[in-house]
Amino acid sequence: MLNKVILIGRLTRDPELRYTTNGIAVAKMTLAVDRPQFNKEKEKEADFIDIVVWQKQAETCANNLGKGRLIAVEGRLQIRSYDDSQGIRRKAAEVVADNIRFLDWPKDRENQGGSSFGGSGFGSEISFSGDDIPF
Amino acid sequence: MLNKVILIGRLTRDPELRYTTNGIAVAKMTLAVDRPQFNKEKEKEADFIDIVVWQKQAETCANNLGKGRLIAVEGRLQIRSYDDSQGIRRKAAEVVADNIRFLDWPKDRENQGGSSFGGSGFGSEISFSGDDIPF
Amino acid sequence: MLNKVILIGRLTRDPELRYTTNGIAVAKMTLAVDRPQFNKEKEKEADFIDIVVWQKQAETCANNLGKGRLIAVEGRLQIRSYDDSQGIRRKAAEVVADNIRFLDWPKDRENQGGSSFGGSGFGSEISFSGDDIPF
Amino acid sequence: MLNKVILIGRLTRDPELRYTTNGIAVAKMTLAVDRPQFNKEKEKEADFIDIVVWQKQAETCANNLGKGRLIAVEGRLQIRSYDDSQGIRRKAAEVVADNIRFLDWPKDRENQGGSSFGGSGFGSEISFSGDDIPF
DNA sequence: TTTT
DNA sequence: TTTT
Repeated sequence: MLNKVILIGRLTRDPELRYTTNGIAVAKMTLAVDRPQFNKEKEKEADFIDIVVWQKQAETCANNLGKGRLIAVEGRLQIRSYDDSQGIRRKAAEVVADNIRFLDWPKDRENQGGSSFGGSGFGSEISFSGDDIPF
Repeated sequence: MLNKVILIGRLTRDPELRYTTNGIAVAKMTLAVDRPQFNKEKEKEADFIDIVVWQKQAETCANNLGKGRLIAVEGRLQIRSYDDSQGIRRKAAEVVADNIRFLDWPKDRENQGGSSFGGSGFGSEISFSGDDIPF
Repeated sequence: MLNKVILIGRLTRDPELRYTTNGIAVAKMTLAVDRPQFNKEKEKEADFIDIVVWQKQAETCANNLGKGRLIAVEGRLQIRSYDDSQGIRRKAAEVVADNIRFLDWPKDRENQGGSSFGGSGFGSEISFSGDDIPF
Repeated sequence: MLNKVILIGRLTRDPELRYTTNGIAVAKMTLAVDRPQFNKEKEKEADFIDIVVWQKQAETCANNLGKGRLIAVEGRLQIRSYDDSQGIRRKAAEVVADNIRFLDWPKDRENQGGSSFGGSGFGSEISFSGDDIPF
């Protein structure tokens, strides 16, 4: 009914791009999201969350993102059941991304004048100008 | 870059449906969202939040919702500036809804077997089956 | 850094209440969240998402919720690794709830005058009156 | 009942710190959140959203943030009515922040090894270790 | 293993 | 101006 996830974190590895048998692009990434820290003595903890992106966004991510990059992800939490290669039944949790925002620059473009962001125009949303609402 | 609003509340009035000069449907509603209450002596407070919905969803809301109905809204916060009829510059804040879920039944269908929800299939999202991810 | 999950769905079973060795209440529930449906021929699908609630909220849920109830959950997605009873390494995904809202009445209180909601005052949030902001 | 806002954007000005008559710190900021752009010819548009932060976070923001900084804000949308200095009734919309994350470095600390983030440990949340859930 |  |  409503299933909304919003994450900000860093990629633990480069995106992995594949294609379905129908030729649809799909990328998988893992995001490290630091947990809020309460006692500073404890070692830093993070949740490592699998992200799945489809179509054009998958290719944009594969082409522009890499390990260590800071991103924001908006999507939905999906739980899948499957049997692994040893025949053991497993559950997989992943966030299927609707929207990804790039929140920093790649390392080698570092000194370009302040941190910034990328990623816009993803998706195929329809929009309306709020300026001529007839009320 | 990211602008996400999620609300659950009750309509303070029936939706108001209009059409732009281009024939696009747009509905306006006001949602009462109770604030968390901390001291019980204080009178109950709420935020009255204007909601704007476009296209097919506007008509679905106008046809199915009324004052007092409980809904969930997902959208983005939009701030507009305009001059009112007296020429005074004003700012309007409204949530432009991407998705609306109906969380209860209309009053006259009340005894139908437990509260439920309505509203599905809104929007024109594209989806993929997570079952054949090629990883 | 940011890890936010918002869900609306129905409980697939009664909440399961336990206590840690330190006497802290913790409840586990499973939420069925219907996926948006695109082709109506396909059988209805849902994600079955494990929810964990702590402390007073755990007891409130155990005392007031049951199988089939409609709730809204706000929390964070947590990924844990553990070895199961056969020594197989597994990952568990669960949403640790900060806030739970009851969106319908229990079945046996059904005809009380319109669907409604419950659940308020959970948590120990601190609030301020926005009415005397000194600007 | 549920009122959740999540924003990522840049400050249009330095935070403005004040104190209530009771000595409670409160900071006001304005966030520019770019709207998704659909036709590239149109000039870039943004929503300028007022943010209110209380207590320790207010001081942390005032001490560490400035115009142009990229932040993530989590909070609730609050609508207030008031009379302005000319006696005109106005409505104000602002996001009351629960949590603020700093997503880039200040300009003068720019070349420190890649964009990063700050802001952690805000608020007075209570947490539990998910590692000894008694299930 | 699953809710309406 | 306001919902339960």
